[in-house]
Amino acid sequence: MTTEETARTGAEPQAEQEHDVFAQLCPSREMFAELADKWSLLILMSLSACGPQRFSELQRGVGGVSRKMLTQSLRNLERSGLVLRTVFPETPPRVVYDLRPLGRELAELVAPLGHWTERRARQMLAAREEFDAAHPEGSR
Amino acid sequence: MTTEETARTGAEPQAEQEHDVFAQLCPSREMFAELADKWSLLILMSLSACGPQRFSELQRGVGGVSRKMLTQSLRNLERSGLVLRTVFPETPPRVVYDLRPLGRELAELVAPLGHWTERRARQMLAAREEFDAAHPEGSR
DNA sequence: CAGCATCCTGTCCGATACTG
DNA sequence: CAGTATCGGACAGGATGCTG
Repeated sequence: MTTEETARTGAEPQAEQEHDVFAQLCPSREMFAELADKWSLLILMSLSACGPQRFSELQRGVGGVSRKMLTQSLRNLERSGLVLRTVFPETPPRVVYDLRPLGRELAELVAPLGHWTERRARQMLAAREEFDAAHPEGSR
Repeated sequence: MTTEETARTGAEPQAEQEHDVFAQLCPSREMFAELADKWSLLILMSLSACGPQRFSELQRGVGGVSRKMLTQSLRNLERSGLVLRTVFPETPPRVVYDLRPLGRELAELVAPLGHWTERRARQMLAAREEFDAAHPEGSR
């Protein structure tokens, strides 16, 4: 029996506060909800694929991200111990972001997800067209 | 050179429309943005871990999801060919959701992400407290 | 350059009521 | 049971201007 099944079936009454992403109020769910978003995952993937990067490099790397969301997401990742922020006291200032061991672990799980999406995008788009054709609109 | 590096450096001028999740307007980015959300990932994980499930089972399984978001996310997954929706014409009606091969592929990449989060949640929470302690509030 | 503060718009998403 | 429809508040997130 897997972890989630144990937790979800409640088969372990004395379970000493197991972490369960499926449980609404579990801390791990909170963490999952924060990581499972577009920008955070793309940032992790970018740092993993291209190594340490400056703020502006990241913004160019992750297409379409605004300074605001980039700052916000980076701050979250830094706060959770996934990303290291290093300031070089120069003028103009230079700030470099890099993965910490925890973040590198996660990034290595996330990268395959990105590659999979790139490989299967065409197939999913085809499925969509087929679906949309079969469900003109106001059906169901 | 990896796919994303090729695409992002523009080193392949004649690149025949490679898919790149980092590119804002690439179809694969659109797909990625749709999949990379809390509810979709949790649904995939639930279907992967517990097998085919009815609507209400899924709602109980994925803690905190509303009928609306569950319907919406399931519809997206179905539309993209990841999930199969089967209606049994009974009374009361019974609808079962299951992974299609495409969805099963993805789910197997997503599951480790969930498990990792459960394993590392405590560590990330600790990092947060430390961060918050070091940055009382209006610093920086 | 690397942000923060502000404003503003779109959308997310829950609550509620209704249908087959 | 498994949805759909509608409303409304909260918040995500882009644009802009300013600072160290």
